[in-house]
This record gives sequence, structure tokens and C-alpha cells, in this order.
Amino acid sequence: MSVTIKDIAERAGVSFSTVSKALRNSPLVQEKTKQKVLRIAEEMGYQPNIAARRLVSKKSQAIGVVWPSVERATTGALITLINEELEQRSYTTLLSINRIESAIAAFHRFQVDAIFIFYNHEEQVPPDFRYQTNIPILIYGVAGRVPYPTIDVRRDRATMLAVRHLHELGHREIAYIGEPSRFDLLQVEKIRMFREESERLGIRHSVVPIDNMETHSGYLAAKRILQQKQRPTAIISGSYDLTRGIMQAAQELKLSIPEQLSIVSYDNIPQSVTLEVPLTTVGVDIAKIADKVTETLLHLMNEESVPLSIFMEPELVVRSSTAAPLAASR
Amino acid sequence: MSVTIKDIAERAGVSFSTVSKALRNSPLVQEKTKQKVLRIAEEMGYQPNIAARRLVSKKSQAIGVVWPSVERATTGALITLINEELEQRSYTTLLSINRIESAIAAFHRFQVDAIFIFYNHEEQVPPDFRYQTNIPILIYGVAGRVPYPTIDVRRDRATMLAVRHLHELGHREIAYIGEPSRFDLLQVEKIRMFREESERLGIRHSVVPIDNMETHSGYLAAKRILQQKQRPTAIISGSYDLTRGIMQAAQELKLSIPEQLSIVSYDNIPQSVTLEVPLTTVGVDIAKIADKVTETLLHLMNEESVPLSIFMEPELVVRSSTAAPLAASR
DNA sequence: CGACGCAATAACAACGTTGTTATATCCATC
DNA sequence: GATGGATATAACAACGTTGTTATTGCGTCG
Repeated sequence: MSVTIKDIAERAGVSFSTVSKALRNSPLVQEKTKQKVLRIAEEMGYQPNIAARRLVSKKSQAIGVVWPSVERATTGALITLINEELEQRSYTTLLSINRIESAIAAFHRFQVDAIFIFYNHEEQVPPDFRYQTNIPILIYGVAGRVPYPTIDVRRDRATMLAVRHLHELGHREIAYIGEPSRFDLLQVEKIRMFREESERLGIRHSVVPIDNMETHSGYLAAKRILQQKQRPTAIISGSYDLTRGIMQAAQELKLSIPEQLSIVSYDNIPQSVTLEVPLTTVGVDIAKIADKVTETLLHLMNEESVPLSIFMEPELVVRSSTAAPLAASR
Repeated sequence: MSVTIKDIAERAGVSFSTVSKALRNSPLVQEKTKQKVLRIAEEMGYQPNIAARRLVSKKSQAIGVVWPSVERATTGALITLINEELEQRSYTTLLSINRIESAIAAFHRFQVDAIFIFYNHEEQVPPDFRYQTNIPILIYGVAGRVPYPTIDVRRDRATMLAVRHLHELGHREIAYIGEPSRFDLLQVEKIRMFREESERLGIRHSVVPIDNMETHSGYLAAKRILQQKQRPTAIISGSYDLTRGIMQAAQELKLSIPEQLSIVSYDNIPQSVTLEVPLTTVGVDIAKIADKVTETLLHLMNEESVPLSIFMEPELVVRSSTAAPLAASR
């Protein structure tokens, strides 16, 4: 059995409540007594019982993150960033890979101060969980379709920016790589706008279907489309992972970027900058998303009101992977 | 304020101690009352307060998993399996992606019953954490190099099995793909034995260096080596992800598996079976690892003694990706 | 028909803390 | 020298559980 404040109290000849105060450095106890208690606590190897402390103090200084599927680069990066920001504010991040419902139950049992749900779009739109718990919930990626606060990116606007940028540069034949499934709403939105905006601007466009969002799929898709005799002069890629594959393919085909092929990549993560050819990207800087998530969680925990839907506006960041197409290839 | 057994008691018109017993399915309460209490608890969305339970019963029914880096397919699959097995035994799994040390501190605060550390070999061998907490710790992947219980796979034996299998089939020129870094001890072990055993058996062998453990790296490495004029008749792959890339490369080069190229893959995960060509693998079935981990964690929590190092013996599972080399290519 | 045993439930103590309230001691003040 | 106000410490309630003990109501038996 481990040492408790009562054991210390007995040894020090004071009451246990005095020990509690001394350990928490309360001004209500004499300096001399405080020293004595501290010394004895140290001697006896006292470790506070956190369960007891939490039971009375109600706050756990922890956030639960629900992450039903173990996923791609961007998701991992975002979670890592959020984790870091919360750590700086002395919150602990706990993850669960269970189904949303049982993850919420577990976090409720552990009395976390807020829950952040990383919504996996392969499931249906989640029901209302609030009847189960009164812990504030923030959810990512389903803006406007659930009855609690959400944070989301205007993905369609991102694609629009990409198409316009390429159009302005003079591209008239572009391709989009990144449609793993018609059920992944995150991707579907991007593609719908790609088609719409291309048509509006009178650009020839095509969507290259792929199996999944991995680097290798991007590579294969790019290989396929770039070897056609009338190849596009620019590619819009649905994610950073895909883009890496696309660049690899271009390199093997001896197509120089951006001279012979322009690439705009979705996802703005730090790695975009450090590639051989720094990427022109559309999307919201992942650090900004992390900031917003953290900030919103803190608001929720302080019982301040937050908007039901927070939309983040994507930006175009022009780096070195886009340029006007060569006259020859027009 | 959260729902407690007292709230349920009031609503059900019984005392709170009866509620506690009903929820724990004690034989001391009438079936009818039990049903009623259970129904009300469900209705009110009751979740037991772990801090309170832990305070009196010393158990939280939760396991903390430390997962410092968000990684590859196999790791994710293993964690998912362990999570499921523990859930079946009504344990909750909590994950942390913090550095080992602060993850342990967090789990200590949350009073989990045991901690499982997924050791990332890019860090140094971890120090002794036991002075910080008396929660039992189990660690994966560093057998024999730390002062607490570990589970590990005899990786070198796996490579040995692979080399022998290929040798028996008649292969005399083999390659190993999978050396991202000389600092990743998990990989280094495998490669050392590959060289040793090949030499012992008088097989021509080579190791193809790669950048990382992703599918695409496997693809590139395979492309490179299979286009040489004296190409190996068989490849040993360091991981499932790499193997997928290797198969893709073979397919593009019109090399049929296993007739023109045999492949032995490390990692035995369920996906290995469902590929177009079911894979011959060496390694420990991932489900067996999950079983062993779960079992060992349960032992640790029951304060039963467990061996300091548990080694799991890899097996060769011959499926359809290996065969005798064509006479022509010998 | 009163004592007895049994079943079902209620009451209570305990777990180790924190925060609030009560008590004791001391010194200054009129 | 009684009164008031600090000051230091003690006592106590509470947090939400679990497990033990006490109480109640009822049928059974001698």
C-alpha cells in the first residue's frame, strides 16, 4: 500500500488537512510546518493519488481525440500538431481508435474536458451524441451536417483556386488526380468544383480515377496520363501523398517541373516546401487548422460560445511547381 | 454535471447502493429491480466515473498504449487487433502519441492498469521508467535491452527461414529489399542474417538500399534491380508495404510471379492472403503477436510473473509467390 | 402465534484527496 | 483584564464508487 497524506500526518504530528495544504504550498500553514511536512513526504516517497484528486477537483486537463481510422500523412500531421499545441497549454491528449460511439463513452468515463472527433468519411454522418454526455464535442470535416460545433475546410474553393491559377497561367488542358471513391465526401466536393470551374473557363479537363490515396497510386495515375500523346500541361493533385508519386512519374518521364508540367497540390503541409521543387499548393495551412482547433477546444472548455460551423478558407500559395505552359505544348 | 448512481437511484426509487449492485450484476438484487435500474441507467446515458472506481477498487479497466510515431500498415494493424482483443475483455485502450516519458506520465495520471509501449527504434533504448510509476509496463521490440518485460520477434530467424526456403527451391541469386537506415535496429537484424545465411549456403546475394518503408520505395527498388541483365530469381522483402510495390514492378516488367520471380515477404498480416498472388511470408502471424501481447498484459495486471523477454518464433508460410526458378534463368 | 430465517434493500464506512468551516492560541487594544 | 482580531491548525463534508453491515418485511416452522 502506498503512502498517503494520512501517513505523513501521523508521522509529522499534524492533521491530514494540514499536510494537504502544506503539500499544495498554501499560505495558511506556517513555513516551519511546511518544511517539516515536505521533508517527511520526501522521505516516505509520497506520490499523490491522482484518482482521489480528480474525484474532487473535476478537471482532468485532458482532451480526447477520436481517430477511428489510422490514416494518411496529412491527418497524422494534424493530430501531431494539435497534440503539441495542447501540450504547451498543459493539456494531455488521449487518442482512441474505437468506433466514435464507444470512444466517446470511454472518454466520458475518464472525464476528459473536451472531445475532438476526427471524422472518417467512410462512415455515415454521425448521429447526435450529446444525449450521452455533456462533455463538449468538436468535430472535423462534416460542417453543417451535424448538430454540434464543427470545423471544416471549404474544399471546393480550394479546387476552384487551383483551376483559376492554372487558367491564368495559360493552361488549357488539365487533369485531376484523386478520386478514390464516390463515397468519400471530402474528395467528391473537390472534384465537383474541378469540373464546374474548368467548364466555366472553357478548359479541357479530365479526372483520373485511382484506387486509394497513397503515393504509389498517384505515381501510376500520372504515368498513365502523361504518356498519352495529348497529355495535359498541368495536374491538380488531391493530396500531398499523391503529389509525391506524380512528381516521381514526371521525373522518370523526363518532364521538368514546372517547365513541361505544372502541378498544384492540395494540402498545405510543411513538407510541401522542402521538396526538391517546392510545391504550389491550395488548401488551408495545416498549422492554421491546428491553431483553430486548439483555440475552439479551449473556448468550448471555458463554456464560451462558438459558432456551430467554422469554415476555413483555403489559400493559393504559389511556389515553384507551376508556370506558364511551353508554347510548344499548347 | 454528469449522471451518477445517485441520480439513477433517485429516479428508480431505490438506494444508490442497490444501483451499484444492480449495475455490477450482483445476485443480491432482485431481477426485476436490476432490469429497471439497467434501463434507467441506459436512458440517462450513465458512464461510471473511473476516478471514483479506481479510488476504491484500485482498477480502471484501461490500458495505455504509447505510440510515438504514426506509422506503417503493420503497426496500425497490430494496434487495431490489440485494441479489439482488450475490448472483448472489457478493457478500454487509450493511445498517446507523445514521447514515451510524457505518455507514461499521462497514463499514470489517468491511472490505467497497464502500459504497452510500441517502441520506435529511431529513439535510443529507453531508460528505466519504473521509478516514475508502479503501473506495469510491457514494451515491444527491444528484447533484452531494457529492465522490464518485453515482447519481441526473432527477426533474424525470419530472414534465415526465407533464405533457406529459396535455397531449397533452387534459387542461387537473391536480393533483399528493405534497408531504410542503419539505425533502425529492426531492419539491421534482418539484413545481417540475410547476408550470413546466404554466404553460408553459397548463394549470390545483394541488398538494395531504399529511402523508407513505403510501397513506392519497394516499387522503385524492384524496378531498378529487375532491369539489370543478370537479375535475381527471387526477392526477399522487408515488409508488406514494400512487397506491394515490388509486385507492381514485376507486373509492369511482365515478370510472372512465381514463375519468373519468387517473392518472400516479411510480415504476416491478413492482407497477405488476399492479394492477387497470395504471398509466401516469413514472420510471426500478427494475430499471434496481438494474442501474446494481450495475454501478457493481463498477466501483468494480475500481478502474475511474466518472463523478462518473450521471443516469438517466426514461421514460414508458403503460399503462391514462391516456386523453383525456371531452368532458363538459372 | 411468536420466534426464526431468508430475501431484498437501505444505510454506512471507506478509498485519498481538496476546500470550507470550526476551534484554539496568541497578542494587541481599551 | 476582558474583548477583538489575527493566525495556525484541526475537524469535517464532499467527490462517486464498492463492499460490509444493518434493517425491513414476509413466509415458515415448532
